[in-house]
Amino acid sequence: MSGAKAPDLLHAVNVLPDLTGIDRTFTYLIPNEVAVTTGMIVRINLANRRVRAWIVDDHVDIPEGVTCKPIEGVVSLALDVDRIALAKFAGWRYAGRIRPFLLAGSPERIVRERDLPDPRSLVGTLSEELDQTDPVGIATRDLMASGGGVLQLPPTAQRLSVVRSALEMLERGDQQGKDLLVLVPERRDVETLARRLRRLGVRCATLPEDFGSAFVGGVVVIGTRNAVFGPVGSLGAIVVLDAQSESYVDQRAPTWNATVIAQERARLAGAICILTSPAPPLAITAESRVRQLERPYERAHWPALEVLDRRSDDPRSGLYSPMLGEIVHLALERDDRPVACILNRTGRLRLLACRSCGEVARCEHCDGAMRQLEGAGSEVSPVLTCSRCAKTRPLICTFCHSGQLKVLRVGATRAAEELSALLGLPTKLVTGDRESTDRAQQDEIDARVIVGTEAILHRQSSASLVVFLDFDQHLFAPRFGAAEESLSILALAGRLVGPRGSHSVGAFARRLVVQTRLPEHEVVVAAREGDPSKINATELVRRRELNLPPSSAIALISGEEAAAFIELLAGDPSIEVGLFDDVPNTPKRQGSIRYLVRAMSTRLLCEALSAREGFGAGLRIEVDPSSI
DNA sequence: CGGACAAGCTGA
DNA sequence: CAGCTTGTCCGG
Repeated sequence: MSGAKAPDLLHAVNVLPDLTGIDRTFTYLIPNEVAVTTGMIVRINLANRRVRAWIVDDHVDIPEGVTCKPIEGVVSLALDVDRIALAKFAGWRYAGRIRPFLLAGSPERIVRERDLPDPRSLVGTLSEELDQTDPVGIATRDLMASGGGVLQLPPTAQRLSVVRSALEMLERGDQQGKDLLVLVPERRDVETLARRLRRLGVRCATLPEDFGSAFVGGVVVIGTRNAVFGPVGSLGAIVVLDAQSESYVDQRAPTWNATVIAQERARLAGAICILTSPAPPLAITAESRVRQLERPYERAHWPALEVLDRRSDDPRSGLYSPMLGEIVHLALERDDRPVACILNRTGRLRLLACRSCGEVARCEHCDGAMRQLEGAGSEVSPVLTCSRCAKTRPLICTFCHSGQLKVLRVGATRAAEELSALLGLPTKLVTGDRESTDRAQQDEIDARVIVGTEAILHRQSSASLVVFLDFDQHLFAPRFGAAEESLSILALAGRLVGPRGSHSVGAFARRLVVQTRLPEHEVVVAAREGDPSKINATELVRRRELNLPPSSAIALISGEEAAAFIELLAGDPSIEVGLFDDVPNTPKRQGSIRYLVRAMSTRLLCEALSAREGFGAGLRIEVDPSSI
């Protein structure tokens, strides 16, 4: 391939060292006999240290007044010109360093040119014919033919059809020989999709392990968030499945979103990008065309949903509607599958008050709410713990010293105990905490009622019922995206119970059960009717009124140098700055202040945030924060 | 990041 | 004033 290239004279490149604390490039020389390309990892000598570095610019001029050293050698294949450009874009878009993005696109172990497998063609790899009348396939082909966009795909529809149809479109016409990149939210989805495609005769490379074959191409490349920076032989299209998933957002700074990066990668490569989602959030639909399926098809592929209106229930019945016991018993009797009960609060008791004086149990030091955590092992923890500063004290009212406290709000651990008593059956607790899950599984391996946080929806593949014990907690979450997230959770839960009406005559009707005091909330209605578009119009108006995304672009600024940076930004006319909150004493950081920065558009916001250069680790910028 | 070098604190 | 800590700068 490179044999025909004109012999370069000794030339210079810019490299970015693989060191956490360095956010700038250096110029190095490439000896004549060494062949390099942009994106490769080389070894350099920097300040008498041998470090790895990525070539980020090739054939650059040597800056005046510096003497450049030659590189010490080539280490590994990693990125390429396009993905280096993508990493630079990500650094701009998320106001952060580009090293994390270069790492995301690099192999875990060294990959040399000679290690690469032989390139093969994808042509003719689909052994089974696609059903050309499948509505999902038709919609996918439409989108592929018209340049991509968002596919509003109901939760129980076949996501595999999207991938197969996209692949089929790449195998014909002028796209022939181009490769497909598929992003999925979780690791287990990577395995599942690769297995299914391989069964159909499609060659797959999963990232990060199959770096070499993905690099060469002729395979469908499948991976999670980081794979958006991964190698793809010759990119023709990107499919992002369940694009609304929070798994695509990195929790650590910079808090980037793989969906956004996927769209830019496709744009840079002249490839097509298709995002699928059962309930596409405004962040996605505001900028893209949305392809919906025929209403009857969409409706039929949402789950059945039963609302338990809690408005007239006795408040003393706690989390459980009077009908709940009966509903669960019937499900267990008529269906082999487990019943899943969702309560998104961990711990045992989340909010307590004194039985005699009514005072809410609060921390003497920081005023935070005191709660009872799950004890070590199975015994009950004898103390209250502050949810903010983690200080502990005995279960006594500090106001009147009474030892009698009443529970205002329970956590999943207590709910599991209570449900067990209510139903007269063992229950299994599942939370995001690995340890407690393992323990519960050992203790009560045959429990058919599973109680826990949203984590259940990711661990369990099927259920006869998914009960949302306190759905209002989702609807009222203190985030502007709460409505969209609530609907997405219902969609996710729908995959466990299957589409409405799928049961044979006389069999149990698997369904979602939603306990709420807002039975006519637009989210509940949208899910019940399988029509996610229902929430978009009202949501868009609300966002516009509050000047929240997508009507504006926002970022949160925190850290020791935040105040200085905000002062600098205040001079920018395209930017609006304000105090966001005072985070009270957390165990780690004492009273850190966060500022909210707002601009009319993402471009204006990112341009303004570019002023961060010169600031170091004392500045934390979170672009597109979800937690406000 | 981590080495180099400068400026500040300590002690007999 | 050596011997040590702490801070700031900079690398091609």
